[in-house]
Amino acid sequence: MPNIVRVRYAPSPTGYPHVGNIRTALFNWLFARHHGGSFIVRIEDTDVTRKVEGAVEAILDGLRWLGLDWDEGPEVDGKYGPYFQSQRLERYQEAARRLAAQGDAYYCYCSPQRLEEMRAEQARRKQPPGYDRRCRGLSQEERAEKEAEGVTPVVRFKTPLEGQTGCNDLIRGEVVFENNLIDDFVLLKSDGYPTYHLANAVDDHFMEISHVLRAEEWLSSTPRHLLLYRALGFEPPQFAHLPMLLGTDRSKLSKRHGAVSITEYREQGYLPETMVNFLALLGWSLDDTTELLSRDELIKSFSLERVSRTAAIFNQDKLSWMNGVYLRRLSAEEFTRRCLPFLDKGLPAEVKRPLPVDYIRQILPLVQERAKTLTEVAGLAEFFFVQQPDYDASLLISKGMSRETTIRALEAARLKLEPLADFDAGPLEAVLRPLAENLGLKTGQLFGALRVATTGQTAAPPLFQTMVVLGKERCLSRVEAALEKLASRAS
RNA sequence: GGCGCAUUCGUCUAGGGGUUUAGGACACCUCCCUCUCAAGGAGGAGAUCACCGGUUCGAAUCCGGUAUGCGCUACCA
Repeated sequence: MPNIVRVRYAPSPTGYPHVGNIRTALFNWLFARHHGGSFIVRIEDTDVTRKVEGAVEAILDGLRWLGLDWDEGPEVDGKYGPYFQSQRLERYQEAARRLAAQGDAYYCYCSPQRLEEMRAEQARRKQPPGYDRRCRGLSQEERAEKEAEGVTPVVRFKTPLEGQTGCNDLIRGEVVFENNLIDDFVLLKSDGYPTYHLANAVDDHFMEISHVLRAEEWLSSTPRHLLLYRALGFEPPQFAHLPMLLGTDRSKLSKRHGAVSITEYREQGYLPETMVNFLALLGWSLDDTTELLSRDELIKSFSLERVSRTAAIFNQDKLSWMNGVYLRRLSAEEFTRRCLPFLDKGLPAEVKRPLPVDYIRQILPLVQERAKTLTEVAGLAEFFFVQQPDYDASLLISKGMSRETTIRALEAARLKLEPLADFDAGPLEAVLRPLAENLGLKTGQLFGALRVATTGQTAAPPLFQTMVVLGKERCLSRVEAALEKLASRAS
């Protein structure tokens, strides 16, 4: 590797940060950090018509959330700025002018309508589409004529008619393209903005980018870029085309596949450390067994040699599993801190705010190992907060029991609980376990009835600990309520 | 249509000529633990390494072809 590694993440603010896109950012960031180089963010806002309000902020928020800090770019600047292409127009225009002057580019006056007709005709004749180079050989007089008509031209690259252009991709090896298959692509649009091709070559050169790591969809246009570098007299960077991320049906990841924006994953309660780890494993691996890697381990072991060439499908199930792992690894304090905003948002409105933090600190350890996302926590813990959980009385009657035996069991339990001075897990178990035997019930039957009575659910955290957190008063009143439900129920 | 890239369990992947009866992870199934649910532990099932040829003593691994998938083929990135 060259001594100085400078890589860039160059998103276009035409939408929200897609996970595939973010994965590209991650790989660039890991590559930079691994080599002690610079990670640069450059906003490619050259398409005025597709610009989406707030997209830049969303992209930067996504990066910040994942901890992908940039050395140069929006908000931090740097000596190669500005980092918004819309603020660098003169450079592209100058390059286009130069190319035209030296005969590597030309002005094209074809109207969008003509181009459209041309393409339709090509399609009809089953000809490969592409600009027919009508303006390539325009004389000075013909140009003057068009200018006089008031037509604003675009600048097109004068692609060599023969020869080949090869790219030595760091991931895919040597890839060769025939120049005659590349049409005279547009460099500068009529609105004065550059196309991706021109802006990229110019910026990557002036920003001294050493490696371009981008998605595979760019592989086909790499020869254009190489040709441009050569015409401009620039030394091209090294290229590495990353495998794409696909949806479950193997098509390009889109809204149809559920969450695609990194923002949605944050809102759904996935941890940034999970996303970093998971995304790193989509197209890269350390070895045959390692699945869980910290940010530092990723930086330490990341290498292009271990990036795969095959497109990967985003596997939601595995993401959930991994998030569960990271959730369980959090300290109780940290877990609480991360849950708070989700509880505030997810708990019913009837629960008064601000939420009782000390009480929450007692609850969350019981929920921590049961949650796969932070959003689920509110649902798992809701019964701790409401006045009285709502449930169907039939849930109280567990397998092998009747309404009568259940009533008897709950009444017996209440009698045991009422005098209990030390309402703690040990004493509770010491009293309730023998009770089951006395009643001729299996522990599961008695505990099951009590669980539903106190939590309103058949599946919940361990009973005694739950009862302790709930407190004696509330447990007794809930058992009372359960008894009432059973009494009023016609069986 | 043309060009390019890719093709190992359902998914993410290891493996890059003999170490492979192709390893791990998620999901799935069984059992254990157990007051339920999780978590954890132990097992299981799951891949003729896309297909066809070739090279080789030997190929998932190298080469060619075919098929399939994806990408590009815009005054979008």
